[in-house]
Amino acid sequence: MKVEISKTYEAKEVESRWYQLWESKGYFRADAKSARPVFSIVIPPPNVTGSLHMGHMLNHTVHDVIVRRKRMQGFNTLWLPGMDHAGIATQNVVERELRKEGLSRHDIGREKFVERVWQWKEQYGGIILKQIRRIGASCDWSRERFTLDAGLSRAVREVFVRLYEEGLIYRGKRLINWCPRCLTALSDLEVIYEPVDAKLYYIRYPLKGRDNAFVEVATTRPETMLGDTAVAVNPTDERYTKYKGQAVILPLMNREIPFIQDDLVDPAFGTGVVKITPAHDPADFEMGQRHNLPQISVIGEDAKITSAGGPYRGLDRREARKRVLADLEAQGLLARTEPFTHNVGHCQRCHTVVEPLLSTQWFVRIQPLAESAIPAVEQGRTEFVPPKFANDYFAWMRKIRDWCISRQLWWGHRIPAWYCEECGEIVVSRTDVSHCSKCSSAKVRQDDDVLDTWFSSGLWPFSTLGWPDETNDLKTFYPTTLLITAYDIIFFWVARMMMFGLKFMHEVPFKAVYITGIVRDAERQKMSKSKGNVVDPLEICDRYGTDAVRFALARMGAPGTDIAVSDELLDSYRAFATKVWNAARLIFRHVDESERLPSIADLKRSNLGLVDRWILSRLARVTERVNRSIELYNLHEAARNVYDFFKHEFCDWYLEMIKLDPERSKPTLLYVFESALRLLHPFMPFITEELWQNLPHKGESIVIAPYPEFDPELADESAESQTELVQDIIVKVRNIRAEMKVDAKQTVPVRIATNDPELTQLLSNAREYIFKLAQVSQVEIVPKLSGDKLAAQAVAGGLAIEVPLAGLIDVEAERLRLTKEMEKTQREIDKLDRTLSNTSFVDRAPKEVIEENRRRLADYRDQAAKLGEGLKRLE
RNA sequence: GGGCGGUUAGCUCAAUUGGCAGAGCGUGCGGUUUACACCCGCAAGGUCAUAGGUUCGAGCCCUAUACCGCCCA
Repeated sequence: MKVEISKTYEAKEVESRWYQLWESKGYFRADAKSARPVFSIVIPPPNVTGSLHMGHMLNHTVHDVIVRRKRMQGFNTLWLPGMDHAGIATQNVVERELRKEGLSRHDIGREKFVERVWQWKEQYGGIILKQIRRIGASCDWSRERFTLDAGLSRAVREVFVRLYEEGLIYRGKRLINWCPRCLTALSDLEVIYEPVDAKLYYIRYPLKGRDNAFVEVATTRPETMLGDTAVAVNPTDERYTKYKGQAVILPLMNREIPFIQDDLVDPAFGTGVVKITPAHDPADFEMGQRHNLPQISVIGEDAKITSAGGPYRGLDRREARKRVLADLEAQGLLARTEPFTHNVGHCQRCHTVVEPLLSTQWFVRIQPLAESAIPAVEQGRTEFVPPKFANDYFAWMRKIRDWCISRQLWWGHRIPAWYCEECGEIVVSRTDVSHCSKCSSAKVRQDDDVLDTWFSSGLWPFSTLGWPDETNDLKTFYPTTLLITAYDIIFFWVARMMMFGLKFMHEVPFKAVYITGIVRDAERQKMSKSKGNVVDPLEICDRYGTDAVRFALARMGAPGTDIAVSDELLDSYRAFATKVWNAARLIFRHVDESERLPSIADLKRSNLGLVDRWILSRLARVTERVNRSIELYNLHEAARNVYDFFKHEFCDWYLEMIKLDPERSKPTLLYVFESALRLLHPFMPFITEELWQNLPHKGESIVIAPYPEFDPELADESAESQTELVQDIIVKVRNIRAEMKVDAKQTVPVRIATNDPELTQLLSNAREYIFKLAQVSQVEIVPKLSGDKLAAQAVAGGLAIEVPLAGLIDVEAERLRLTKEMEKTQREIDKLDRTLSNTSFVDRAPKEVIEENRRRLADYRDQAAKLGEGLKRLE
């Protein structure tokens, strides 16, 4: 019985068939006790609220290609999946739900609220995990983790307590970034600076004790002047040295404030005099500390003016600005206003303008951690792919600032600190505290805040493997082999994992970091909801087939390079999937179900024909390249090579050539096709499994079949050059036919000139290929061409050939064709001539290069001579 | 302001580390050749952003410049 598959490739139908089987068979499960070499990787945990976007699709495709190949190569392969609780994002989602019921989280209280979030998580969260399966990602689902799992929460506490005990976590009042909408502190990284068209206001501050004498101060934030505690100039600024030691009267507040000098002031900004508001500006905060200035908070957590703002109390910061300006204007103290564009910090989550505020928060003293993370990359213990990203990493690590880790949210890891209401003691503990460790009072209260989500994701490579316990998983799979992520979270996540991994595991968390680009739309625009150009990967997969989308992403996604996804791009790889399918249909016409897959030994024993030896040689070479490219994380190169081999060599040539005698080539055909499917499997898991299962094969699934390896014995240079000669003749004849507009059905004879007995033998053996593939009726091998004026001519593989076209040839067209060919050849000759007659080239270039050039020159001269003869004949 | 990328065919991108500039899409021409019209065959299309430099030899290395993009202030 012949194998039958459907006439067209139904991607959806095929895709629905395999994943569940793979998963249930446990193919993706890693083995903590195996002695096999390990390949391990942890997923960048997507948000529990998330759904799959093209970034995930790219990232998971890269993961899966690498992971599947390693698995096929026999590695003990772990791809650990899971999710991130995503503090603010998730809390926002559930708060929105509540709002529909007319409730706020405060109405139902913390405990109920957190319960609701968990309920929501169980019910709606993790859609993305199904979607990840849908695209074929071969994760070990038996090891799925969530950052709020008990185990991972224990790791978080352990880390917090240890860092606290070492003095690397502290609680303090610092200037932090505050989002007045999310009502929480943010880390520096969560603030996005964007240029805003604003104004620069020049305000007159009266000098103390002098009538009608002012200094002009330039500011973008007049409302903060309510909290000014100094004005400052650069000490080198000679315009203002005369004011040294004097004071000014702060307008509107009538407060005396000093005139100070500090290097941080930019003399070129405004008038060179700036107002200092230590409680509301990072630079001012710093100067304030240097000069012992008071810190007056005039804006509160609600972004309204505090009681320290006197008459402006209760006004929103924007309203306050208007009022302050109006009052200054009225008093003649607003000198002028000019347009000014500057960068303003916005909340990463909600895009509200962030307010720098003085606030008591928890911080990680991070510099000691960064100090070990720098050499780890310098010494190559962790390698960035591509390496340029190490620069960003170094730059950030070297000027790292303390990390504000407390968030005023309810959803997350609650800070394990308890405050004694009796004696004020702070107890930081791995286990919940019921009594003060100092005064034994039972009046202890846990800190209300939770930790920055990235604090727990920073532990992901070891917390997911069971740390702080010394589990088998941890021993087997840590450090992980590789991390794959996009460049936008190098600081948020990669850097933190490096620091925590080195600190708590004393080893880097991963040996390499592969940085993907981002996926853009067809116009190279970043995809964003507001632009409305977001494409849904699942929809794309439905339309084009998952394998095609995966292949397109792998093919275009060089490390660190953005990918523009367009319909044209996806079309071309859908066509490739179809190609694979149709090649299989052809092959299945010759394959009986009872057939056995030949081994390489079977093939080597048998008497292989030229094109069989050729395709095996090509297979060997592409196998070598694909393996090398993937090993170097150059998936785009691997995909290109396997594509080119399959389409242009296997389909375009081999399948066509063996149509002459399919029976004879059947063992090679089966062998090569089956190998090609295995080569392709990591890129296109579904279609390859479907076809492989229908083909004679060894084993249960292509998922666990061995990945092809380079076999040097298959490389056959003479088969390659001989086949190339035959192919070149066919191409040249086709070219002549097309240019001379020979009817497609009409056959033509071909004469080939050679005296070489070996070539004569080869050509006479190969004549059937020329018949079939070039619509040729007769191949005549002659010592010399006839000189027939009515024959079109060409040079193929160094041999002069002619196609007699009596009654068909257009002499003028032929002359033009040959002249063009001649010009091209002459250009090459001139170029090579120049190179080779350059004595310093001959003196200094490597022998092989010189030889190569000489050989090419000789070939081109030979070709020119032959073309010349042809042209002469047309005279 | 500092740093890092990019600039190659009409478009999107390659070029195995300095040695013959390629592919896909698009374009033109010809084709229902029994795997494939989501296809096949053939072809046209390039001052490798610009200007210098290093080298026997540069798309690739160096220095400037222009434009585009990203990151950090």
